[in-house]
Amino acid sequence: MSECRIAMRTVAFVIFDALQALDLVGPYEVFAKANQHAPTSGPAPFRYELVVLSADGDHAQSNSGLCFANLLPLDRAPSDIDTLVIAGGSIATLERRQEGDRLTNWLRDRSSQARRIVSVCTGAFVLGAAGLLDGKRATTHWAGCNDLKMRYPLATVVPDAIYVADDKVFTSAGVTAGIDLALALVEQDMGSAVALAVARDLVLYLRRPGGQSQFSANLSAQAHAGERFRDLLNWIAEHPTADLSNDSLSDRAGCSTRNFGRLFKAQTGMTPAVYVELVRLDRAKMLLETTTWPLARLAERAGLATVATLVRVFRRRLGITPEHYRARFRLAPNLAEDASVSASA
DNA sequence: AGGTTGTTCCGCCACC
DNA sequence: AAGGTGGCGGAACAAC
Repeated sequence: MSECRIAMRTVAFVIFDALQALDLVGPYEVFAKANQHAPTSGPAPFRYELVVLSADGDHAQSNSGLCFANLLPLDRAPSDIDTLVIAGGSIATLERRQEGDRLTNWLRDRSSQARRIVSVCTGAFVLGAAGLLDGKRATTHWAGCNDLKMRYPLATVVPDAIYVADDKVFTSAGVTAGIDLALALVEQDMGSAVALAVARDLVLYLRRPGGQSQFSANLSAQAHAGERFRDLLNWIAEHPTADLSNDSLSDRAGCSTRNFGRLFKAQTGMTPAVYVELVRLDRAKMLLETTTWPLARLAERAGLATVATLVRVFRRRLGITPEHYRARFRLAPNLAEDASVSASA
């Protein structure tokens, strides 16, 4: 009965001939699966409405031969797109055709209406062509980073990130990184518990081991942060065991404690303590996934000091205990062996 | 478990 | 005048 009143958020995928099929299917499955786990009550329950668009709406064939049919043509795209996802593929093929121009023109027109613009893999080149990366930080497939930088010099290319958020533009690295990004967006929209359930169903890791750019706390905070706080946010994410009290951080930021709290909230949408806690939670998750450390050491290395604090934070934010989380998400032992070496560095 | 202690956050006001 | 900034104090909460 109540289901018919639940709000919808449109996620529109844009594809083209010679697309990379996984760039579409991976994120698509993540959003679809999120619908199954979405809360039915709460502050503002909603579901994702998924549509797939192409220039003429006929069909599109992937660069590996898979064919996608019954697509929606661009001129019949819904007017209220929440999240616009541009899949990657063979950009050279796209640009040889008229399809490329139609797509970039459409993007230029419609992008301002969407809440989020997302690219997967070489989809970043399509955003670049539409001018959407100008002045933004962005990433793409590792093999394309130099090319992207040369063709769109106004963009700041981040070569070693799994995904990058800058205001409303989210770009991800090669192929399956799009799945990680989609999962992070679901986490942002529907919370950790839903993301956790989706990851479990799809047998994904909620957070990839290695690399600082993976942190979801960082993702949601940096999305709206100005230049002034970006370095500080990254520094915090890389130093969860440091003294991250308001006093210490305001020193580092070069302003008073009072003003620091005010500016931080204005820039990131959360208070300093909340951000610090999320960063430490992320680190703890990663350590649970990749090590067999006893919880006491793990808590300490995550900046949470004691097991009691670790457990409290997990219960509060995820609704499960650290051991429970580890049982679900720990990497296979032989993988964990390698990962724990880099994690302790 | 429950009290003590410390920290955070924010409204208020004053200063530049 | 007005907007950014800093200090104070109390309520709320976390840590122990």
